[in-house]
Amino acid sequence: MADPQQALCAHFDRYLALDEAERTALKERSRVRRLKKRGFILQEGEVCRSYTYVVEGCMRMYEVDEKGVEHNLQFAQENEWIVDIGSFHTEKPSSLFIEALEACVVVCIEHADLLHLYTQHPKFDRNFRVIIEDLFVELQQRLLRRNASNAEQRYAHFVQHHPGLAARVPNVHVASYLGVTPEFLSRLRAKTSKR
Amino acid sequence: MADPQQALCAHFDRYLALDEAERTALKERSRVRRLKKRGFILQEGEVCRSYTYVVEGCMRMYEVDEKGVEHNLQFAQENEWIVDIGSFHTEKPSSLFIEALEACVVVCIEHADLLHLYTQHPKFDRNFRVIIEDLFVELQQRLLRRNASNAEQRYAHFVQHHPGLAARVPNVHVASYLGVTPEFLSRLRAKTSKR
DNA sequence: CTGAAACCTTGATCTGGATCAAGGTCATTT
DNA sequence: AAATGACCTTGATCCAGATCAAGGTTTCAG
Repeated sequence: MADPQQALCAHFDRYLALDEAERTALKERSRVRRLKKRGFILQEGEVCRSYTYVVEGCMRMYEVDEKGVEHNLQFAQENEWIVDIGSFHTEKPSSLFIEALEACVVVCIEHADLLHLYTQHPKFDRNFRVIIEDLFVELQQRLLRRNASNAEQRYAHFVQHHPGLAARVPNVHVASYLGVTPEFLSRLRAKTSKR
Repeated sequence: MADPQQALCAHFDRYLALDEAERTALKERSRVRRLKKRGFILQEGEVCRSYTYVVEGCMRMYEVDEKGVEHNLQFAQENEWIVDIGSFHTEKPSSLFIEALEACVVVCIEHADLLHLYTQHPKFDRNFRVIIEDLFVELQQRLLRRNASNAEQRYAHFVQHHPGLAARVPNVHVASYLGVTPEFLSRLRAKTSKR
């Protein structure tokens, strides 16, 4: 398998491409980790120490409410980021969990390292700005959909726009991501599959 | 009333403070606009041409679904930004409306001008990155709350965290922002006020 | 191989919030 | 000062989706 850090460089190249110095800095300031299925890189009460880039595998970020019910906020597959940005920047305890849904290979950048990259190589400011803007737009649309569409429409949208995830992730997690119970999602699936 | 562009400079100074050259550039590349109540700066089908910073007044951004129902995505009061980032960057038609809820004074930065600021003065990359990160965190928490809390809890949270808005904005709009009908919000208010 | 845990489904029932309908109070316009 | 439209409330009814309960299948650690 190719070099995970190389994959990360390639990811940035899709924005404003990195030069040699920036690549080197990025490799020095990041670290490859291998996670096994059901491994956590963040648990409630801990500070989220790193921006995590998924090179291989699939992860989820979720919150557990006072009744003990999990609420999936985000999935991350190959070439996607996962991090509790709030906790990362304030260095305060997170209320979220980040868990590997499969064995994963990820690249992590810790707080001090990212600050270093930002100040030494302003291109990272630029690239992360653009990356987060895109994520922001996506999130806005999810919130709009949550308010403007019913469960059936939201599920249909999910399957259409994330067929990979729909096939890869247990339906319990999809249900939680969409904001419905697993039972109700099961009924929706039964209904739509017989068409 | 003070210079609106000065207010915008002061806003940036709360992040990485601007130097003289950056202030000058910002003033050259932005434009003050006055809007009257119910004036639009964006309508469905148009491209969102500018990042808008509210100096005085209050605005909302919303979508209209196929049944004609409005869904408020965001409010912006004094010292807050409002923009359809997706449409702004892609320069494709927006599906959103941005409307003044009161007479407003705003400062606008158009696409070409913002690009200019980004490339000539990288500090804007940095500052907007941080601004959007903060907005992103807020939005994530709204989505989590939407899925994890009921209408009563969401309304209580809104009143507690945005007392200004709750007093300023008609309840119809608050209801839509929270994802409930105005009728139901009215009942919630009746219930909680008699405690 | 075996047992426990994770996952999916289906049925019966319940409920938070939507929908429909009507009337009442303000502001703003004419 | 009347009239229009925006806003809020309250009642009656309905329904999308939750909850509770049970059984069945797959997965995987020991």
